[in-house]
Amino acid sequence: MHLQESGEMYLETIYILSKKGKAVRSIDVGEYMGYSKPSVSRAVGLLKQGGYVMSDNDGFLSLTDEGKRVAEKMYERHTLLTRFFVNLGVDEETATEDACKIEHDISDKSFEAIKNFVNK
Amino acid sequence: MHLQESGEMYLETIYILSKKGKAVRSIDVGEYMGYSKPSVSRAVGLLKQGGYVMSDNDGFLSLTDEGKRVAEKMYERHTLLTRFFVNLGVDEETATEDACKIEHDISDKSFEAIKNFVNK
DNA sequence: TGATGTAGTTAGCAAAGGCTAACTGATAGG
DNA sequence: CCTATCAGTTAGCCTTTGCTAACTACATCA
Repeated sequence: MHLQESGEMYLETIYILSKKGKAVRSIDVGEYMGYSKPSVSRAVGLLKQGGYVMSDNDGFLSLTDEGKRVAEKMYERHTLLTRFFVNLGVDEETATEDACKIEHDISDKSFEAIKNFVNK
Repeated sequence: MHLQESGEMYLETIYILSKKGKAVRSIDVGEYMGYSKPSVSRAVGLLKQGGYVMSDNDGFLSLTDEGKRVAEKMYERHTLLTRFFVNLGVDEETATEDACKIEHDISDKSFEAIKNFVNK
């Protein structure tokens, strides 16, 4: 199963909400992303099928190792690309928006190149 | 009519093929992009409807002013983003691929920021 | 106990944008 | 003149990913 951009966004969102401490439900994911309950329900179902997400008896969501791997990758890209744009003088909001789109498109090679640039 | 990423790609392709001198037909666009004739046919039809493309009696395609404006914008982004990645040490092929995706997503603000960086 | 509210699911719609199959219409060769 | 080829179109399918409407299941409250 190959993850689409939308799948990556759902995983990243679960990851971000998990980091805030509280248990994550589908409804929280939907609220964060601005999506309806059925959209999240289906997406989470597919991510479970794909082995990226698990849910316990109370419906609380967690990431599998693979899900976490993807989510962390996206999150790292997101934060670093945001930082990159801000360094170049872009306002925080625009930087975040652009990072959010680019994080799904960019190759590992190019990302690493930007990362090296930002960290030097 | 709001242009999607795919519309922008078709316009950019027509622009690139036009620059090569010869008259551009739908079939050329399809060959360049790796798409089937019906896909191109529909896309070009929509771009005509939207006022981005015109065709003469022989089926040769040309861009309207608005189509050219979009195509040139994408082309500029494409070449500059490629240059940006190459400058950071990314190989030409990867740089082009990534530029091709990012050119549709990035905001004017962030693009201008990268442009300033590359040109200094 | 019955009404309300919350979370999730099911069914089905829509738009984008690929595809194949099969048609039309013009041009060119034998 | 018939046939083959080439360009384009039409019809219709498929996937992705959003949506609404309507349902279920549970919990809480008066």
